[in-house]
Amino acid sequence: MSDTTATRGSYAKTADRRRDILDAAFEVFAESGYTNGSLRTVADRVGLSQAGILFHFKSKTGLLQAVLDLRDERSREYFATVTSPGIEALRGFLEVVRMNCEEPGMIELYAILAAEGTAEEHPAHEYFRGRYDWIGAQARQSFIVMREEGTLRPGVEPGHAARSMMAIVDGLQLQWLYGRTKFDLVADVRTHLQSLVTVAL
Amino acid sequence: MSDTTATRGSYAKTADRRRDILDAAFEVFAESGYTNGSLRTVADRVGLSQAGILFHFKSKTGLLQAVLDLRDERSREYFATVTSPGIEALRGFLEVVRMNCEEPGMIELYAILAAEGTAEEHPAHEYFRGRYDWIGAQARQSFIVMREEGTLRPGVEPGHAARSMMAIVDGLQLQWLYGRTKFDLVADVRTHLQSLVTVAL
DNA sequence: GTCTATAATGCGATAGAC
DNA sequence: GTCTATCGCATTATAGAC
Repeated sequence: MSDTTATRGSYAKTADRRRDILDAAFEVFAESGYTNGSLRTVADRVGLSQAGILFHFKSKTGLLQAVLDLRDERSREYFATVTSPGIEALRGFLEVVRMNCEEPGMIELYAILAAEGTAEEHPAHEYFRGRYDWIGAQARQSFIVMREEGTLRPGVEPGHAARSMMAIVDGLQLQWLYGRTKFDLVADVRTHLQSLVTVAL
Repeated sequence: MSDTTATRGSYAKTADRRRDILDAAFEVFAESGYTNGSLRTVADRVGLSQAGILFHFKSKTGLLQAVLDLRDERSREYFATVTSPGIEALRGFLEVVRMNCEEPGMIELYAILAAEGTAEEHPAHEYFRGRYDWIGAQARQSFIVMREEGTLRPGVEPGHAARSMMAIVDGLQLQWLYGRTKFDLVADVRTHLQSLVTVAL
């Protein structure tokens, strides 16, 4: 009985441990990036040895993948509810930006890894490539739909609109990280989007 | 006399070496960032040993500073000619973007180091902080002047315009590095700027 | 000036004790 | 599960030969 209990407790504890490690890794990668962030630092924060981390995740790359998967899960979880292209998708995009703002680590992680991942051999390269592809196509489709509906501002090209939408977020997030100016990131993104469409956001 | 000549020759050759090293370092830092890029790689490209590099630049940090200084020199060199705030400055900004596009390494270097430099202890942190401050203030002043002249599009707030101008460049450059879509970076930036002002760019 | 050699440190990953 | 110990490798920087 102590055996069963111990085993059950163990399983639960293992899952908790994995989650703790993921949270710590999230922080470390957000602060130092993937290459520069070390397993040792992650281990220290979670109160384990470096080898202890590698029991739960077989390699450093595996740990990064797990962190990215977890990050994705949350955003897609929201986006799954609002999928129809058009103004709804734009509002959903704005909502995701707002959500990320409330967890600043998300912004750090994204900004650092996206830049680091430009190198083709980087473990997160394909992840970000796919991400830009997906969001870009999704956004472009929304702007096309809006053009047909007549809610796209005249003269706006859907492709440009999609690129600029992603660019403004990435760029503002970077400025936000330098803490140069205090500004409302969501409001700035909304203002930009509003300059592309005629319907109120 | 022969001494002077020899010294002169020596100096010239040393200066060339320094320049070669700077060019190689520029490439390496652009490809791998500062932390991940190694002196060894720089040395290999320039045909020297790793210790040889440190004869010309006393430390890795010193090498980065020299690379950033060289980069700055070129941009400021251009900006020095066109300084009056207003539409002229905006056109100058666009011209710098165009120049950078012709040397893609510049875009890589900037994108990677700007993200890496968000960490406060990074050797390039203050450089980028100052850079955002300077360009942001400069741009904002230009938009203020244009508002007084009546050439700023109604409803556009100078602070937002300045932030969005920098953001769109940073963001588009990142997309450009992922080679996701082939698009005209300068044209996209111009389109965005055009949405902020009434006078043709 | 440039080299080799080396010091000092840090990394990821594995082996094996407990 | 978690640890210690260790391997093998890479890094920056210095010392000293040439």
